[in-house]
Amino acid sequence: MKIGVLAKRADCKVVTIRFYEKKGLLPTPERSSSNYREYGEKDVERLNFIRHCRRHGINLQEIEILLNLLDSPRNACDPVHKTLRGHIENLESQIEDLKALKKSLEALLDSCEKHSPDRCGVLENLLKMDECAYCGRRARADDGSRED
Amino acid sequence: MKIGVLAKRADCKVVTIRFYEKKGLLPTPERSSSNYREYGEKDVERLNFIRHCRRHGINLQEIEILLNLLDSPRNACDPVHKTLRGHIENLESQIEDLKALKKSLEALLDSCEKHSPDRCGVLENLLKMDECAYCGRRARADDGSRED
DNA sequence: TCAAAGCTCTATACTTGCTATAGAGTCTAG
DNA sequence: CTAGACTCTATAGCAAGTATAGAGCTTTGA
Repeated sequence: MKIGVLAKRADCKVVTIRFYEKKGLLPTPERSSSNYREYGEKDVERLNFIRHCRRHGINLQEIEILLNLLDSPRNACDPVHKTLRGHIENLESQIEDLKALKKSLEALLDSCEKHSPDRCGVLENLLKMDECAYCGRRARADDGSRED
Repeated sequence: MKIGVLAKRADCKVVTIRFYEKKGLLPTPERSSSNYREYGEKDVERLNFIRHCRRHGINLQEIEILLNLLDSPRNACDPVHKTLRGHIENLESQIEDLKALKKSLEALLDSCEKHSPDRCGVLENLLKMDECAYCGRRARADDGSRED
């Protein structure tokens, strides 16, 4: 099949396929007499794997590792599970952070309601970083060293 | 003050300051006789504003708009609040999405436990996109048109 | 049969929000 | 006086693609 068909079947853009090829995630395919890329079912599978991983927030570098595991004759569970568990932990902290962020933005909006109507308190408060619980949280989170 | 001092006071890298200047978010500063950038308290405030916004996930384009509002003599609440409310809504859907994603990854891990121990079921399942609730969710979310 | 529309090719540049590097000049402390 | 710290500009790089130009190939309908 040609690249456009593959793209449709894996719900992905044509340029993205070429991009993955250049990155080494997809093998360089056969070419037709007119120099068009020719793909088979294996490619659909592999591309679906990549897209599936991407949708789950796994980055290309890790996908490459997973693909290598997939390619190896006897694929071990351990490294795969470790990767996934790492992602889950990541997600947990991302969720917590977004919740805190949301809270902070809501507080920011609230703070304005208490202000005069024609002078936006939100802007005022955005000038004062030191009073922001969220920024404090972030500062504590990466606790410490700042250099240039 | 020189750029390094400003960087420390706004908890930001020197290169980032120059980057913001080039982007037009910070005014082009005075220069010393040796061509060093010279900053004042106003710049600390402005840079803190930018950093504060960035930490809250507001992008540079929107920060520019907010800065313009801040610069205008009588800053209106409406556009600022609208921007912020938009961000909060965004965050809500991001949080929901991450939660679903987490669930999906956990299910993926679980699915393997039920498999044989030396053949990783996670990889198998990553090949089969069509069975994935999370991918289905995403497909429904952007409901429809796919072109190239 | 032929032309237009649609697909494919390569190569390059752009996106966001920075970060890193090279190679130069300047400033400060011992 | 010199070593180290700071600053300057300009350019290139990161993720993960997206967009564009300009060319060639193929399919479809009149």
